[in-house]
Amino acid sequence: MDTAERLIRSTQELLWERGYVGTSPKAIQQHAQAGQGSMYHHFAGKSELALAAIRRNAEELRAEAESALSRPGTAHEKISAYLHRERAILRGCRIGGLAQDPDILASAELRQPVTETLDWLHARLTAVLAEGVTHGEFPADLDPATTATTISAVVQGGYVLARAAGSEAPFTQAVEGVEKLLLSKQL
Amino acid sequence: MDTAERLIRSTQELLWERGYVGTSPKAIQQHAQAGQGSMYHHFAGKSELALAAIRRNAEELRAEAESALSRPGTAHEKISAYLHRERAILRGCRIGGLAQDPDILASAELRQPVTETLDWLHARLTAVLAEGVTHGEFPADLDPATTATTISAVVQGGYVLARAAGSEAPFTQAVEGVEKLLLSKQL
DNA sequence: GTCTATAATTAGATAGAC
DNA sequence: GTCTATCTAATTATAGAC
Repeated sequence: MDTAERLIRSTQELLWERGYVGTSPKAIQQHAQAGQGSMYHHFAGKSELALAAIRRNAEELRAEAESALSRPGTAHEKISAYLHRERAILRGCRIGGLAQDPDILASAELRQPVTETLDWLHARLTAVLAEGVTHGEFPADLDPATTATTISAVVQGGYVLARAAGSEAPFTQAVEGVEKLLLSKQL
Repeated sequence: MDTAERLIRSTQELLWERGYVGTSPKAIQQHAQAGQGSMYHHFAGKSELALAAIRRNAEELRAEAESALSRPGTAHEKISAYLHRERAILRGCRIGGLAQDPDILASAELRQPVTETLDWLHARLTAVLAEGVTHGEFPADLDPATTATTISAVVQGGYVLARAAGSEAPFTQAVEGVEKLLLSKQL
């Protein structure tokens, strides 16, 4: 693996664990086993490297979510597969976590991939729920877009509660609760 | 207002907006209009001041949540009052947001009030939902503790989605969605 | 209690040698 | 491409005068 690649992957890890404000160029260099000069040769600075890492994290998140949401089966099975997919719960969401970072929110460039990824996820969840309504799996009064936002919020909030508690249990329970509420809507 | 009080309140504001890692002693001093010496006279350092500010934010959060949850009416009305209480949505949750901060999570002392406050909220939501089940407002198969975690997660996740989008809409929609799911459980 | 001086460390980067 | 030297500002304090 070349240096630029090691730098990006190290930044992905550190952004995920410590956020943008909590990640220094020095920490990135040490994690990537690259020198100062090397880092500044490949990237103009911290924010440019962070942008590459955030985009990469966004790509990976989309691929993993899409894998669950495009599996064969009913709409409920797809949502369930998404909710129960393997996650490093205590690390939090690699994209959603950045929404708490003041420097990310202050930069239109760094914020864009965060916004776009969550918008994409919302659209995918909405499409799957709409498919469920069309097939008579859910009642016609279930609004796909609204419910998609709720499901996405349960996942993001589940991460927050789990990290605060230092335990995966709140995430698991939050997901279980929303699934039960959704199941009771099934015809 | 005396200096110690101004320092605590300034730290409350800054922790809420920028987190612990993103808040420097200098920024606190400027916001509080206090000098270096003054700050270090009243508090041993950043973390001691942050602890006081986090505890204060936790108290305020509890008071505001309790105000909604103890209003007269049905369980559903209490939950609804909690969900729709006035919030500075784009600022995020003053307690939940800290669960994303690496230095908060790494310190048992700073983390404790975060954990405790969310645990308290969970217990209060659970009690109100249990009351709703007892009174026949919700079906007996609704598990209060699980549903309380889901509701709490929707709120925390709603904040995350709203901040990422730069709009209050996702929060409002996430709350609306969980309320509709909950209403459909009503007898 | 508050102020100013001082300081060790890190953050974030530039310049130029190799 | 990578390394080392250098640099300015910020971070997080401590010391001692007033």
